[in-house]
Amino acid sequence: MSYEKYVILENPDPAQAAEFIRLSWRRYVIVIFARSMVTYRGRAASRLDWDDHLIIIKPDGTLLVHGPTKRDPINWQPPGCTVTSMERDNVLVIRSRRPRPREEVVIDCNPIYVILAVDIRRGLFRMYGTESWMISIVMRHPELIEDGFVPIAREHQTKYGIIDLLGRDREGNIVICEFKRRMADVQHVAQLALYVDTFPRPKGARVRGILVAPGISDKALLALKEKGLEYRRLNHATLMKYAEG
Amino acid sequence: MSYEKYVILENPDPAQAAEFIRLSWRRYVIVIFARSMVTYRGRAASRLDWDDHLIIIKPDGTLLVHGPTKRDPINWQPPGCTVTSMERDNVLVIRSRRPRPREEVVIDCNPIYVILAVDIRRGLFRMYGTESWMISIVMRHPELIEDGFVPIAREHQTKYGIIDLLGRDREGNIVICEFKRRMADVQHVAQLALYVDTFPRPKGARVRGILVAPGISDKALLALKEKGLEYRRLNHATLMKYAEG
DNA sequence: AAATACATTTCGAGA
DNA sequence: TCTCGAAGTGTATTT
Repeated sequence: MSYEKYVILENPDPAQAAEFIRLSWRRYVIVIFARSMVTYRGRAASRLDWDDHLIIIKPDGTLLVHGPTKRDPINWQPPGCTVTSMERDNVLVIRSRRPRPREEVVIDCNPIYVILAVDIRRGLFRMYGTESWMISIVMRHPELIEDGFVPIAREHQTKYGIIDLLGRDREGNIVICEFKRRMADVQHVAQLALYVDTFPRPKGARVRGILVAPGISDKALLALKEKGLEYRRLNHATLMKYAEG
Repeated sequence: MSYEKYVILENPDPAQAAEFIRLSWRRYVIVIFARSMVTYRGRAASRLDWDDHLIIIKPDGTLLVHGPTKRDPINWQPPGCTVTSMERDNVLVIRSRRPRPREEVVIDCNPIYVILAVDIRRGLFRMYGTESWMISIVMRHPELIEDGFVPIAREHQTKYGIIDLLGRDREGNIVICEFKRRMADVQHVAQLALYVDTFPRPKGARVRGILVAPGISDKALLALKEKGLEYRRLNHATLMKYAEG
């Protein structure tokens, strides 16, 4: 098979299609438009009845079955799976196997309207505004937590998990900070409460817990107060001001 | 534009492509293979440099930009967004706007290798093995928790969240059950601990907390014991035996 | 519309 | 390889 930027097959018969997929799936991203039926067995199980779906097979073993709506595929297989294709009873059968956990997706296709194989690349990708970006800025501007706050350790390991930011307040109390890049909820309060409850209590000092987020739900605020914890509002816009200068 | 099951455009010029997308995006799922550059601004921000990517536009306003690997798109826009397309400086510019939260994805394309428009449908879909399926089976077979366990309420509302299953043991103690369909971790223990800590304590009875899951992480088990909570192993295979008969 | 919790979550970092 | 926690999480359900 010589190199082409893309290859189109219109109305291939199942045997032709099976052969084409076998030869090209490690080199091309394959897009298949066909009437199809999908069964999945693994961590759960599902069945998608016959209709016209869009199937995508990537060189890394990713498999996607898309419907006409929604961001997420109806069925899928993550990277690392093995794809096989064959013709049986005039039906194209695509099988994707995942070793661990043991999962399988089987797609029957008939008829096959179009197969498009494309040579995709990934351009350089950069992302801004994540949680670790938040913490980096607070490390450089501790007063964003409160006056006198002194960071001790970022990502402090405990028996029960990692504390985002550990520090001390001006009175020498331990301060445990839990960061969220979006609205904080009860789960996040529960997590902070666990850290504070189980942190080794130093003599003559308290252990404070502060939830740092751009917002907090009513229930979460209630739980926070009940557990004697604190909330520090910190939003994207404020952080942006400290980002460069 | 007359109805076709699918339409293929090879090497369209940007103006042609823009026109085609404008006319067909509410009726077809559009698959575009083009050299492209993507910028995203919204809850966060990102930039994907020029390279050959796969772009999918669905009739519900979903937008996907896929690379050669991974299950998830590099950039995307969820259902409900508005797509516009235009030609500018011989570049196809696709713009997707989401009203709330206010987010925008802009894709510049040049050259455009192929555009494929397909009429996709979604077949009937059924799923098995979810968490609510687990709880339903335990409701009918309370002995799966322990002998003498009596369910009181499924999805019991508290101030801080919903308890999956509330019941009593043979000695009349309150039992709070938290279900997980997969390996339980510290987060889940933290959540259960919060429910138990804040549950109204009845006179002369204890409040027990049981985490019901097919497995539990070491850290989670440690935290569970520290908080005096319990773990009941319950896997998929066991539940399947009780599913029908 | 806002809140809440599940998901075949996926993905990446660290041990 | 496994564990743990973030994510522009998405998605359905309920208020």
